[in-house]
Amino acid sequence: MSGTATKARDRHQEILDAAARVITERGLAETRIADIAERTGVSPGLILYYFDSKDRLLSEALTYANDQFYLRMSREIRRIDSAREQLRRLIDLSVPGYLPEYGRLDEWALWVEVWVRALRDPEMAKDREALDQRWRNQIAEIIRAGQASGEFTSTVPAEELALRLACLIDGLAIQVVMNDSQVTPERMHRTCMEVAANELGFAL
Amino acid sequence: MSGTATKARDRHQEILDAAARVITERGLAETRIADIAERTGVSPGLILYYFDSKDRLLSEALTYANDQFYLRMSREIRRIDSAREQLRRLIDLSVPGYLPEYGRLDEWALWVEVWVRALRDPEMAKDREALDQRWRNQIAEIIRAGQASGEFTSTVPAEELALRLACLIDGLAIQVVMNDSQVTPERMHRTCMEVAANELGFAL
DNA sequence: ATCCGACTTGACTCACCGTTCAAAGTCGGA
DNA sequence: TCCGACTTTGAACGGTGAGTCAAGTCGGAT
Repeated sequence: MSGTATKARDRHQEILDAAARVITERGLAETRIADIAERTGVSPGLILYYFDSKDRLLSEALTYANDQFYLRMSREIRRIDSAREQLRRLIDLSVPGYLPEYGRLDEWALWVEVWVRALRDPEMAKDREALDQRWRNQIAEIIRAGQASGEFTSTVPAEELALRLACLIDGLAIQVVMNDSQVTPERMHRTCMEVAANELGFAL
Repeated sequence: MSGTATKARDRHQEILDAAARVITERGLAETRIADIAERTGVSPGLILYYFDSKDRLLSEALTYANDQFYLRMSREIRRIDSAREQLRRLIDLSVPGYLPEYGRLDEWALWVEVWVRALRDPEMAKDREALDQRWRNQIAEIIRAGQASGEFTSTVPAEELALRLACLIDGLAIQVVMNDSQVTPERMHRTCMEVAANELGFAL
């Protein structure tokens, strides 16, 4: 019984994982069930045994992948004391391709797919808002800590500062993930740090 | 001869227009040739008489629509003298749904579709970069003018300030177009103005 | 009036892919 | 060893929609 349940949960996750990778490579629109089956190493029929429909699978895969990303980042940041260093680390991790050790799994490419889908699918829209909320909260927490400790001198509400920073990161990350020749990972990083210093009130 | 050529160019544009509208409504993925034909008021066959393939048509439609948006904004801004007022107007026009007179044609929804496509289609990627370049230049021009006239006191290069502002606008517009409950059009507008004031150096 | 070329139609073809299903395999427990 | 439930397969089905094409329309030029 429990053995079966475990096995089933593994398959479930295995498929979500494969799906996320295929979507990253081929794009949501070009992702076929057959691709996901092949990547998982099973027959196409099995995919539909675990998921009611392609659509549900794709939606789940998108939120799953972004969830993973958030959790990884959250874990890393919790280990750091200084709010300033937490912020730096958050920016490091947000710049696509900035840290060589995190290969080009391009979470941001998945985000863009989430946006497109959320535009029409209410279910996805709800998930997206929750994900974004959590992300902005994470940033706001850091800022609040910095304000409390005196590391950041701005008296603007942390929640507002978090919105500014989160959206700047989004906008820049888009350019970077698109390979814009003017916006390299290094430049995005520098820009984020400078704006953060200006807005939060700390010296670089 | 010239009559024919004119007519043909009209049809071309008519189709692009219809395509842009259909894409805005249904999304790129759900847009069928039959939809565009219906919206144009012609038979499906005719669409492929004017465009080699659905893919080319959709790509053209996306850049065409964003081009239109840029031109309209550019025209409006050129009529204003003060750099500060130019900037305010640019922000007005950038916030989805902020000005009631511009109905919800949601250029930003099209931008997201452009991004997804540019991720894989090199042709689209080239167009996107050019479009973005021009947009950032537009902002940089305004900033340069304001720096020259003393309206803006920041000495950071205009090009860098333009990147910061452009990306902030992108990031916020995404939230707004997604109907994020925390990020209303009014809030986006306020945030843009405040960050602009901070970064460029002017009083609100 | 007739012809010619551009424009337009809509029915047809054809490939593709999500989904279904019957049959086969696997495995743990009685 | 056998039973039954869960898992897995891969072939078959069916809908969909892009792209083709042969035939028709129309207007202007000769």
